[in-house]
Amino acid sequence: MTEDPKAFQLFTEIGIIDQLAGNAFERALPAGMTRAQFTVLHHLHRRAAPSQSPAALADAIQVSRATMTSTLGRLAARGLVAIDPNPADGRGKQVRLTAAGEAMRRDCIAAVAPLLPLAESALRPDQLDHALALLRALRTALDAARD
Amino acid sequence: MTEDPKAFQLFTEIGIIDQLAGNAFERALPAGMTRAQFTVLHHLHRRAAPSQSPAALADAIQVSRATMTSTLGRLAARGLVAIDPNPADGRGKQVRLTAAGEAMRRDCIAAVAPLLPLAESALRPDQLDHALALLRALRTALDAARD
DNA sequence: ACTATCTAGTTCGATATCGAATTATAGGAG
DNA sequence: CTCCTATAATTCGATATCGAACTAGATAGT
Repeated sequence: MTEDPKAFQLFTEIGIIDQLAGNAFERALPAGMTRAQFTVLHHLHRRAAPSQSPAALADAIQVSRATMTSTLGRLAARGLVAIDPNPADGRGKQVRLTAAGEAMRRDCIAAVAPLLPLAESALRPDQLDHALALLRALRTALDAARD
Repeated sequence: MTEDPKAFQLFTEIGIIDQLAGNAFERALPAGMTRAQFTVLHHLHRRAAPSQSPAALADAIQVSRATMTSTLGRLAARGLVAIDPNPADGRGKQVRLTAAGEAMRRDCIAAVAPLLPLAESALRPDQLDHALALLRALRTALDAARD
């Protein structure tokens, strides 16, 4: 029984962790909220610019534009984001957080906060830093290789 | 602009890497094959037992039984696995790889092999080992915490 | 100006995924 | 033997996700 290559094992572990953590994350979120939707709210909040195009959001969050269209539609239907036409470009749109969206983002953060100590108890602070640095390097390389 | 907690950043990186790597993986796979389907073939191949129950597969791969039912249905429709009733338990089933499934698994491995050097060039061998050890510890902790 | 090309966003069909509800069988308590 | 509970698998409805095809507006080249 030949061992899988290290890189293969690495991606396998990453996939499993993402699935486990993602599930725990979504179960903790307020009713009806999903990880994808939270990620959009969080990204809009962190950005300095008050609004962004769907394309810019899709690029930043690493999903296809088709996926972003779908997620934004749901967020807009709940009034968590507002989507306006871009006055400077007839094709474009502008997405911004509403007050309800800001509040929802805060609620999500609060709901999820109790989960973080779980990861922090699994890794010492220095290990956490180290893992973060290694993963960032890996992510950067993968991102650059994505033609 | 307050920084996100380290653990939060860690899971964010893991999510992005999983998405990037998963997309590259699926694009490299033979037509019609998906990561989920490959994972099932690969797991059946690695196991000593010639067949396993859908429930055992779902547990091992960390997906719900509903998801496993769906994926197995597609694999069976293509003749890549065979699903028989469990003679010892009227409720249960037994899943095993067919010859076509074995061949498909080999084809997938070959198709995906060229991607591995990409990750190996992003991290030195010792870094790869270290990352793997840290992630395994994290996964084990998350797995244990999943009530 | 005109056309060719590029870009923004959407729509469509397929797969993966979950939780909840359902069906059928197994096992244990009386 | 009967009933109650536990387990195996499926079905259902919802969301996420992709690539491909499409519409509409923008840009560049001649």
